[in-house]
Amino acid sequence: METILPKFDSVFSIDCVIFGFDEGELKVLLIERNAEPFKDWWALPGYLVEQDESLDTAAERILYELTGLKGIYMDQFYTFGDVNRHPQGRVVTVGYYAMIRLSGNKELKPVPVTDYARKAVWKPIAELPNLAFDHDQIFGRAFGKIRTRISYQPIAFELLPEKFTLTQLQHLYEVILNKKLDKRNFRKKMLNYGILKELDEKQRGVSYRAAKLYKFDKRKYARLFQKELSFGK
Amino acid sequence: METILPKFDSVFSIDCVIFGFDEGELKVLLIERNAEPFKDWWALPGYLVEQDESLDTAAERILYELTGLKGIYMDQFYTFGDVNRHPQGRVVTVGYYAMIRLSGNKELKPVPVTDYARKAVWKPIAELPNLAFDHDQIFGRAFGKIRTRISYQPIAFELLPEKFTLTQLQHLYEVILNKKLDKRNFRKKMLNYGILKELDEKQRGVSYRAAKLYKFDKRKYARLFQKELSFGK
DNA sequence: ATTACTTAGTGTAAAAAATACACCCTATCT
DNA sequence: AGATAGGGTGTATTTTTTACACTAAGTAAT
Repeated sequence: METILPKFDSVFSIDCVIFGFDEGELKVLLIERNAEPFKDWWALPGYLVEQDESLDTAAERILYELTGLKGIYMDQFYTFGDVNRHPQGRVVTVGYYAMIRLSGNKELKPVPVTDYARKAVWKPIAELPNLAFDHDQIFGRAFGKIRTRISYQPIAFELLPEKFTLTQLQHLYEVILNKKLDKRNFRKKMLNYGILKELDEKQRGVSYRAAKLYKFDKRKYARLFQKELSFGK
Repeated sequence: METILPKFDSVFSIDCVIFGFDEGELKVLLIERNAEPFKDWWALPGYLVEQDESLDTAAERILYELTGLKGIYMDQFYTFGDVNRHPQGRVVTVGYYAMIRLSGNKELKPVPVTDYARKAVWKPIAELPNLAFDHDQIFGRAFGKIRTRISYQPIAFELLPEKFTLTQLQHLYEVILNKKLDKRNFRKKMLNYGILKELDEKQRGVSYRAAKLYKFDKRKYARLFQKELSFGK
């Protein structure tokens, strides 16, 4: 007996939620759609997966084509499969997210393989417009994910420039966690993690006392992942 | 301009990783396949999603049809989309998991809608056979998920009978975390969570001093979710 | 009834981590 | 020289985590 796979009109897609941090604001990368449905709406960068590419590969390709961002490693966070989430048929979409350094990546150059999107833009999450399809929901889940994750893994570095000050780092935490933190306790804890390398360099171009710059120590960071519930011994 | 969705021969499926705890062992629910490919192999309960059902609905239905377990709430944990994961074509599968009370659910009665599976069986994870497709990988990721999750959320109750002793609870933690825990510290911590209700009842049928039974207090539990990273103030 | 056996149940001291809290320092600008 | 703005620092208290070992209670066998 041999089972043959049915041929459904099913299709799957990827949607990417890319977070960036710039000018003290947390931003997300959106495209302006140039195709129906939802023509002219803002949407998360996303497109259909090809037959011969894995989800991870597709995510990287799609992000590149729509925004020009190259080689961005993304994590899958959830798959959205409501029957009517796409008005033209059944489309199950796999959500991916990444937090990236925005400096140097400010220039977005979509590869014009299609006229599917008009442009890609960084939008502050504080002023997020309504998004196409169920993208509000997808964004919300991704944001929840990074908020939870930053609470037990020091992952905020991914969003900062290579060299950053402790105050910048703290601001970022405050934006994501949406609350004020105590400066001394924050510094104590961060430095205690032992994943910051103090540099011999200072901030430049500020009109007040320049702060020390730090860099994030990848090797030590790798060891730190995941605290486990402990009951002693 | 109107985009029309292409008709690919793409298909998606659900695979379920259902954990149970019985006789001191952590078990997972498997089916014995009765169809090609991988006929006669053990596999996770899983099947194709219909055109007109959401992923969550499909998961519940498929689990029911293959194992007889009804109304099990499952969480989605990852979507597997390697190009060649299914020998007959492109099948992207969405992984769901649940931890359930095994008592009373011991009787598995697959609904014989297909001859796709021969039977469903609880297998101790210590003696897991090689599974069909990439189900080893799917299982592994689900197991990692519950292990991580139990480390910061007291979710182990879902696996225990309604009334349980602290020693049973500790054994379960030890099995999932794969390490010995200290009895006094474990009890102190668990009772401190304030989500256990001590009953006026004792264990029965044991040939030694009977332990007190506890019940898990749902209301208090709901408040406990997610600790946040704190920097004071 | 005594004894042997098995698991239940309990407390404390030490160390580590988290918290609350406020002032002086230093570079820049005028 | 003075004003401004953010940089940078310490300590005492509380809470949490950890290490560690014996007695109590019930059952079963004689």
